[in-house]
Amino acid sequence: MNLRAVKPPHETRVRILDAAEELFMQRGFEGTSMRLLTSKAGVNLAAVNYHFGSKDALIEAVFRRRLDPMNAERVAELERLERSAAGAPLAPEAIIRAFIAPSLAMIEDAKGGGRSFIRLLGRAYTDPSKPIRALIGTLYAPAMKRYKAAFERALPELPAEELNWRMHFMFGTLAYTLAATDTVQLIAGCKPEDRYDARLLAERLAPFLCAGLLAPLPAGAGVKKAA
Amino acid sequence: MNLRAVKPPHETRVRILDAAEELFMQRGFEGTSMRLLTSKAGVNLAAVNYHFGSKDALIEAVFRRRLDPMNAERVAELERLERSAAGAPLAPEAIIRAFIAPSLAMIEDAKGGGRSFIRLLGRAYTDPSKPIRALIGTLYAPAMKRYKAAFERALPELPAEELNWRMHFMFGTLAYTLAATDTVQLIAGCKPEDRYDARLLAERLAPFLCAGLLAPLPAGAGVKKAA
DNA sequence: GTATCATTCAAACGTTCGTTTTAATGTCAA
DNA sequence: TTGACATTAAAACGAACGTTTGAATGATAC
Repeated sequence: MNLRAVKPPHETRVRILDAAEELFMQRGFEGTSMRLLTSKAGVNLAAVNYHFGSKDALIEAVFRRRLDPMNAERVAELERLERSAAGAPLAPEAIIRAFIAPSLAMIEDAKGGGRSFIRLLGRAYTDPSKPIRALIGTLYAPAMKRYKAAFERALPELPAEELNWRMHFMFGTLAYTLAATDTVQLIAGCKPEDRYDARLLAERLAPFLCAGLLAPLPAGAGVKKAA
Repeated sequence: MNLRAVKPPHETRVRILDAAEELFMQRGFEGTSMRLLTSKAGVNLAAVNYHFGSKDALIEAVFRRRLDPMNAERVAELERLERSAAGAPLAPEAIIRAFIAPSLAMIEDAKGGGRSFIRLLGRAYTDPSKPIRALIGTLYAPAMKRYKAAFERALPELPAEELNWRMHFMFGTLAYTLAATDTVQLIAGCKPEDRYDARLLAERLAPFLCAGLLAPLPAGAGVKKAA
């Protein structure tokens, strides 16, 4: 039988994923050597190639482990809202909050690696490596499709192209804000904001994003060419 | 005399900076080897260490070359606006447009390396390397101070802490939008947006950012605790 | 022409990289 | 106990890394 590995399920795998998550955040993918990684994880150097095949495959596993459940939760929450609404279009702010909630929940998981992962994820959209950007795109695609449809229903008068851009802006704001949690001080004097609160951050982000989404249409843009 | 280098002023330096700018964008800092870089620049392998001292110093030079003039232009434009206003506070949207204009102008410089630099810059705020983030912060600090003061004058009723966050959000949206110019298609179907126009992008960004900046205050946040 | 200096060049420095190999270890079925 | 199998371990692989060296090059000042 080959279902023997149920005893120590995949402890080595988990140790590697945890260490990789934190080190990738702190030092980037190329800045994290297999020797440092396996040393931090307390496993043998060859363990990564044995369990994952290669460093690149490990990177992909790190993203999949957290991002798949996170996006599943996003979709589930959206469906919950739509069921409650019973056919009526949702309020834009409700959609926005459903989308950002899982990110912020993961940030509050400071003890687990959630915080590290969120920052890592925020960087991934603009990573130099095209395969990594493509991976992120693939993992986000299903949830993005659902949310785009929800926004279209909530804002039928907004031109499709304009909605694309505004979702892009919103997505970017969220990604950057979560990735650059220590960059606020570049704007504020120099205080690193005493132990910032994810719930409070959501309360600040949601109105900002919602106002942007509902902003007046730009002058010359859009499908309909008005004087 | 040591002012001999005026003939071929610093052609090798410029060649290196241009190649570095493009390669750092395409492959990241650690993903760009000195051999590849000097090969693309058409100079000797030792030239980088001779002219800049080290790879890290080259990275800093790449940022300084473009970012210093860019931020100087931002400050100059803001001062121009303030002189025109003759003491009256500026319109928030005018401040926003003054800030984002140099970025978008540089994007339109597609033939020069401006486009590459902008994307590189958009990634730098969230770079894993703390020295790089610190460098960016230092280079931005003077302009950021001026713009923060301008926003405070334009929006005296907005709590200071709230302004910090909203500037952070706006800054993040701009940085991400410029860095992830190929990520829009993750949201839209799959069309890479036919040759996107910087001016049009500004027309879309400005209303979005302005609406976010002027959004209603969040419920529980802020200095003044209103029911 | 000769000395001076900045710059370029080819070659090598020692180190670290991701990965592979081969042997040891431990665990379960029979 | 024995054989099969998944996992771990130590050591080595060749390649690529950033940097340094010391000699050639070429232009300027005298």
